[in-house]
Amino acid sequence: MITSGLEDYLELIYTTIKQNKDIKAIDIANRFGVSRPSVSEALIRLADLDLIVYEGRKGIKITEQGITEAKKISKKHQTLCKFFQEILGEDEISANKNACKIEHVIDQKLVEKIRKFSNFCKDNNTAKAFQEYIHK
Amino acid sequence: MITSGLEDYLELIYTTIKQNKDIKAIDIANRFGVSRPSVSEALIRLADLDLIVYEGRKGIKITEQGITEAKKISKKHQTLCKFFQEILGEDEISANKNACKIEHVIDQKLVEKIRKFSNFCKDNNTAKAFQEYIHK
DNA sequence: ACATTTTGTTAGGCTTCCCTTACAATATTC
DNA sequence: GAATATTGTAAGGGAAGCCTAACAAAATGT
Repeated sequence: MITSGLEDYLELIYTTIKQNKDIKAIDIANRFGVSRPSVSEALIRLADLDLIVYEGRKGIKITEQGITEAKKISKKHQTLCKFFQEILGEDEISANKNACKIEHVIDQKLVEKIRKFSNFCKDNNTAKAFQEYIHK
Repeated sequence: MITSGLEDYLELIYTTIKQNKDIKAIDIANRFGVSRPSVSEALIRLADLDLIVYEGRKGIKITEQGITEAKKISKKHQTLCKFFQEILGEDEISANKNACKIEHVIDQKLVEKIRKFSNFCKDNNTAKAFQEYIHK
C-alpha cells in the first residue's frame, strides 16, 4: 500500500515532470528535508508499486498508474488549498501546509463535495460575506 | 511527542471518563481493533507523557494535562464532523471517519476558522442553498 | 585527462506501532 | 473455594520510515 510519504514524493515527481523538468532523488531529499538514502529506498518502493520507473542516475519516469495516482493526490491538494485560501481566507503558507497533510487522509468523495461547495461559495460571494461576518 | 494513535486512545479515554464510565485497556483494544499488548504499550507511553495515570488493573485515570490535550482533539473532531454533516451534507459515518483522521493533522487555527465559518453558514442558511445548488 | 564535487547505494542502527504466543494475575461462576 | 474466563504483561518479531558513515560511480571544472 502507498503511504503518506510515498504520496508526497510521487506528487512532487508528477508535478515536476508535468513541467517538463527532470527530477532526481536528491531534489526530493532537499525538498522534504530527508536523507538521500531515505529517498533511494522510497523510490525503490514506488517502483515496486509500478508507480514510477526508477533506474538510479538514468532518471525517474512516472508510469500511467503513477500519473493516475498522482493526479488524485494533486487534485485533493489543490481543492483543499483553494478552499482554505479563497473561501476561509487562510494565508497561502498555512493553506498549503494543512492541505499537504489532509490530502493523505481525506476521502475523495468528501474532497469532491468541498470542491463543489467552493464553487458554490464563489458564485455567491460567500467569502466576502464571511470576512465581513468575522470582522463585524 | 504524541502520535496519531496515542491521540485516538486519549480521546476515547477522555470521552468515556467524561460520561462517568470506566475504561479498560481491553475496551480500547476492541474499539480500535488492535491487540491487548499494543494498548498496554501505548498506555505506558501516555503515562510517560503525563497524560494519564495508568496502574494496570487498578484502572486508567486522566491527568489535567491529558484533559487539556483530549479536549483539543475532541473539539477538532466535533467541529469537523459538524461542518461535514451540517454544511456539506455528508452522512454521519463518512463525516466521522474523515474527522477522525483529519483531526490529527489539521492546525488548531484552521479548525477555529472552520468553526466560525460553520456558524456563519448556519446564520445564513447556506447549507440549504448549497443542497439546492447541487441538485439544480 | 585528472581532480573534485555531486549523486546514489550499502550497511547498520533507531523508533514507532503493530503483531503473536505464552504466561500471570485477577474476577467470575458454579 | 475451586475451576474457568477475563484481562494485562513479557518476550520476541516484523514493516515502515527515518538516520549516519562509508563507499562507488558519474558528472563537472580546469
